[in-house]
Amino acid sequence: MQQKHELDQLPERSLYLFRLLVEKFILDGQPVGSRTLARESEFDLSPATVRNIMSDLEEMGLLQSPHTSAGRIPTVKGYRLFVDTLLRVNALNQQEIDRIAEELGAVQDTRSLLQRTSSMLSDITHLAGIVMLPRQENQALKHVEFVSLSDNRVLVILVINDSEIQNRIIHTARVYSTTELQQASNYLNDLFAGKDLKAIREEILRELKRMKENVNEIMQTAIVMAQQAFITNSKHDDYVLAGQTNLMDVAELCDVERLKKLFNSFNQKRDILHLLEQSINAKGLQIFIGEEAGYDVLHNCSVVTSPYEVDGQILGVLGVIGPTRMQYQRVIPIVDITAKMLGSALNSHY
Amino acid sequence: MQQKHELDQLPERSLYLFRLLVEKFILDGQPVGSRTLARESEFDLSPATVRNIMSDLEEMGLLQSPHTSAGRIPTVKGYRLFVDTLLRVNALNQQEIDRIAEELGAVQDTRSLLQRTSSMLSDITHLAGIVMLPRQENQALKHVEFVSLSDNRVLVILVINDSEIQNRIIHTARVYSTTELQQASNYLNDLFAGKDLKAIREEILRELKRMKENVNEIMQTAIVMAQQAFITNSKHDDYVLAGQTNLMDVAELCDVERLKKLFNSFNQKRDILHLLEQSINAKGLQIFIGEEAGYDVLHNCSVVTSPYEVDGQILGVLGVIGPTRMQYQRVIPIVDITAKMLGSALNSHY
DNA sequence: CTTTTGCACTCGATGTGTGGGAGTGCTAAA
DNA sequence: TTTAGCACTCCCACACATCGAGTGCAAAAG
Repeated sequence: MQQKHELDQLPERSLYLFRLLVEKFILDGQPVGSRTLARESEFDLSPATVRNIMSDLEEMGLLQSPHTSAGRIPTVKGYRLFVDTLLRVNALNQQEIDRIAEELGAVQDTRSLLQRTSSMLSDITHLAGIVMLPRQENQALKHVEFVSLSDNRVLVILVINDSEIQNRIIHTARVYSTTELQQASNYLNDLFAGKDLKAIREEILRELKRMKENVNEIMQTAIVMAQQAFITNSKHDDYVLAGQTNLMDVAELCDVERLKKLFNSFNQKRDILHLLEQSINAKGLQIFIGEEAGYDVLHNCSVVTSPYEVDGQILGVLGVIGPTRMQYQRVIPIVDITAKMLGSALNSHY
Repeated sequence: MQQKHELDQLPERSLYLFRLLVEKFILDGQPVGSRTLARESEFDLSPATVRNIMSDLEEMGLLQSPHTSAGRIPTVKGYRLFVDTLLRVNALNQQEIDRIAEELGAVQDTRSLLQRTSSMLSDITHLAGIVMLPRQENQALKHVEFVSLSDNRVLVILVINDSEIQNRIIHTARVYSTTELQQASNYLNDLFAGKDLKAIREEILRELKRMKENVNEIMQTAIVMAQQAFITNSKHDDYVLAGQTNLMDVAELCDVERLKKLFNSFNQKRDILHLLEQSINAKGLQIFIGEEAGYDVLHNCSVVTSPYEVDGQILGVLGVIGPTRMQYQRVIPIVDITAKMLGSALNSHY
């Protein structure tokens, strides 16, 4: 007897029918029965034969039936097989590409570019679009500036790559004069401008150790302030989300209780950030299906992500959140190309 | 026959029953029938009498029945009467006051203070909390600073009241040297520091007119740049919203279609901002009930708002969005006190 | 004139039964 | 190995009856 429990042993025809079933189900969300599938198939098979095959597929954990007398729907494992080996992505038509290019075209500050990107993603896919803010670790410092405020407080302005400005307020031991601050910033600009934040941080730590030997007071002041300005938890882990409401149309999720949990975890951000961070390292497009990723709230949801990069440096991740039953063959190229185009749009900022 | 169509002619007893009905309905969300009301009443009335009274109230547009054989529920007009003249607000207990004080206590930057405030509001009321960002019109400029970027671009940093920093990038006709920018900012700081943004804007406009006579090039440069920096649409109209998901528990709204519309308009922000702006001028606490305000999406929703102020200057509005059937007597004092405490929390920023 | 009693009536919610349709699994024949 | 036949399961839609809460009205009571 044929070995039916190994995926790679699956006969061509079974795979073909499986793919057909998934595609059909993705289209209209109804469990697919043997009759329909037999009709749709390009082989000339009787429903009974199809039933046998479906039964095999179910045994392998690729399909499941909501109840005895309904058709069958893909399991998570089934979707996995589908996206990994059976999927044929549609090429985007030029019109859509233009649309994306246009949305990301007009130069603007980074933040609104990301905002725009995510809402474009959600618009075009009718799902929720998500874009992680670029991490700054590897970005170069352009300029640092100090402004003295009242009460021993100093405003630090970090200009990173021309369109990204960060402000921090630090507390100092004593009041510094404008001139002192000026000197300190000059010193730091000479030392750090053009280096990336990560390198700067390391350098500051080295300088701190060496400090006793260092007689120059300006340099000491500068380094101490730099320490506060750069070292303090700059974790900028956050994301921009758009089109959550699109998910409210999705039949699978339209139970209010589910939706609430999902939206809560969007607000919480913790879990979603975790997920995104996983995919920042695995370079290239990634697909998380259902609870695969280990988050209950994402039951019945899939997340398609792709990192975006500038100069070969991965800066962040963007993607789309929708029901497991999403049109992967459309969503995948959209996410893919958007990531690339966001990369090049950001490039002009740097 | 007694004049029954004037509110102020309403007999004591009818009003009493009306209040009872509204309170009852707010508590458990079920239409209230004559029997229940008669039992609850402190007068000793038969259900039939109560029915007559209810019938009168219905005729006056204060009550309505979902269908023939259900009890009655308040209309928008009914709620209006209720909150305007019948409502007795609960004083907050000390514990809650402490809670609020604590949440707003830890000094932080303005943005996160507002964030905190709105999520505290939503937590404590189990509704959605909303806080408008403070308008800057009347706030004083502390400091202005220019940083030269590449490509004729100049970064303008406005330090407003020590904890609010604004960055803008402006495009200039030619490249300015650091020294020139330094001089320009010195000049502007002398001229403007301590004045509020509105006054500054007016002054800039005056200066622009006078400019021909003005021979000093630095001053010209400064004014031209200031024009771009200050005049450009600084409309900072925006808000922070928290706890939207609380609204998903509310029975009246739990139809997915309604919720979707509501959430969309939260994202859109336009309508909600309109509403908030209305209430910024009407000083003091305000209540918008149902579609009263003229927004369909707010059907079945009420909004309780209060402006918050520092030094007698109204800076913005905060409030709570929930179902018309909300516990006004609890929500009102919460919104009220939160507005006051946010005011004083902000005061320390200024 | 107001209040109450009594009564018929309405309407939604709930439960039950029934038929139909879609789909299955199994067995036996092709 | 595939197909035909068939009994079976389950959901769903619909009709129908019942129940309970609540109403409106008219006539009686206060």
